Amino acid sequence: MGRPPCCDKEGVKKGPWTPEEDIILVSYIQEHGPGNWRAVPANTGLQRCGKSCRLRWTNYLRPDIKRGKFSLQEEQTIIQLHALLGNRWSAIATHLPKRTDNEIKNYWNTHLKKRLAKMGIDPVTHKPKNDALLSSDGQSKNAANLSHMAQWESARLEAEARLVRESKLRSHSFQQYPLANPAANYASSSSASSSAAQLLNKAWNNRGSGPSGVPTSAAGINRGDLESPTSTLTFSENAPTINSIPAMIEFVGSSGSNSETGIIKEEGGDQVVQDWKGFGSSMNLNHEYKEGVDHNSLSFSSGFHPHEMSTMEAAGAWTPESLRTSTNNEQVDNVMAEDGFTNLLLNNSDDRSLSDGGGGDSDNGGSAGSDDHYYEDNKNYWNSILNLVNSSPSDSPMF
DNA sequence: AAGTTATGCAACCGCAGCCAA
DNA sequence: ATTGGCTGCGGTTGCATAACT
Repeated sequence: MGRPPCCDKEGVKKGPWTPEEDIILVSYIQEHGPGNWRAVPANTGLQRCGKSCRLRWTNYLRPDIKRGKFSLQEEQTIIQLHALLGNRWSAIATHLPKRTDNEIKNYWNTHLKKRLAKMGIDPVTHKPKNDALLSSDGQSKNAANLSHMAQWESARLEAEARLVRESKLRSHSFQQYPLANPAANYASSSSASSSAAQLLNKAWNNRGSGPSGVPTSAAGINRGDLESPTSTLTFSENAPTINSIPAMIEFVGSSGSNSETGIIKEEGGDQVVQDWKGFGSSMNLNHEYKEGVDHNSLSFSSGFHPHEMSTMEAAGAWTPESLRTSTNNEQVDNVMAEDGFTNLLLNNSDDRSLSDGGGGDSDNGGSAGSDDHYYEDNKNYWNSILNLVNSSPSDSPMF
C-alpha cells in the first residue's frame, strides 16, 4: 500500500503567509533541512499543507534567492532561453540560479511577453508576427538557422543543468546543515530561531513589505545586513570538479554599472552561498545520483524537447538521437564553449542588425551549409532582437 | 478625493513522473 | 505488480497596490 495522506485537507490554512509562520518554517528547515514536507506541518504546528510549505520555502524563504528588479542581462537571458526552451521555466531558472522558476514565469508573463508583443514579435515563437512577409528575404533562413543553433544550445542547456544539479549534490556531500556544522553557520547566530530570524529578515528585506502589505517590522525581526546587494546571474560555463565545491561564475548585475559590462567574478566564497549550500536540492539526492552524468558522455535522453523541434525536423535538422551522438564529438563542445550562445548575451558590441540590410545577405561566397555560417546568421538574428530591446527604453511608446 | 481599471506577484491548482510500501 | 504519496512543474487565480479618470 501507499503512504498515509500528506495532510488533512480539513483545517488547512490557505492564502498569504504571515511572518510568524515564516519564522516557524525557516526555523524548522534550518534544523532539519528541506524535504519531507509532509512532516513539516505535523512537527511545527503550522496549519498548512506540506505542499504549501514547500512552495513557500522554494519560492520565497530560500536564502539563495535574489529578489527585486531583473537586470538587463537577466532579461536577455530569459528571452533567449524562452526562445529555445519555451515555457520550461525550471530549465530557464537553472541559468538564473538565484531566481525561482515562479518569479521568472511571472516576470515573463507580466513584462517580457508584453514587451515582445509590442515589438511585433510573437512571444511564443519568437518570430516576427509578419513572418510571412519576410519569408523571401532571408528571414526564413534565419529562422532555420536559429533552430539549428537552438538544437545545440538546448542540448548544452540540458547538460549544464545536469552538471549544476550534480555539482550541488556533490557539494552537499561535504557540507552539513548549519546546525550540524557550526563553523559554517552564521557568525552572529547561536540558535536556530535567531538564525532563522536573520534568514527571514533577509527574505523579507528583499521586498518593500511582507505578503499582503505586512511591513517587515511586523515580524519583530531585527534588520540585519544579510541581504547581498550584489545582483548576480550565475552561469555554469565550467564543469564542476568532482572533489571541490564548484566556484560559481557570476555576472555582477544590476547593482552597479557592472551590469553593462558583464564582469565575471568568482563567487565561491560568498558567505550566504556557502552557508546554504547544504540546502537546496537535497530532496532528490538518491534520484539525482541515479541520474548521474558522465562528463565525457553527456546524455539527453530525458527532457529533451526543444521548443521548436517541429521546425527543426522540418528543416531537415538533427534529431535528439543524432544529438546524443553529436555531443560526444569534441568539436561540438568546442564550438559551444568557445562562442556559446550564452556568450552572445554579453557580446552586444556587435551592432549589426537585420535592419542593416543584413550582413548575412552578402554571404554567398561562404559555405552556406557550414556551422560557422549558420552561427553568424543566428548571431545576427539574436543581436537584432537584443539591440531592439536594449535600445527601447521601457517608457518609450514602443513598449 | 473618490472610484475604476490595470498591473504585479504570491500562492494555489492540478497534472505527470518517480518511487516507497 | 500494484497502489498511492511525494515532488517538480507549468498554468491560473486572487489580492494588494499603482495608475488612471
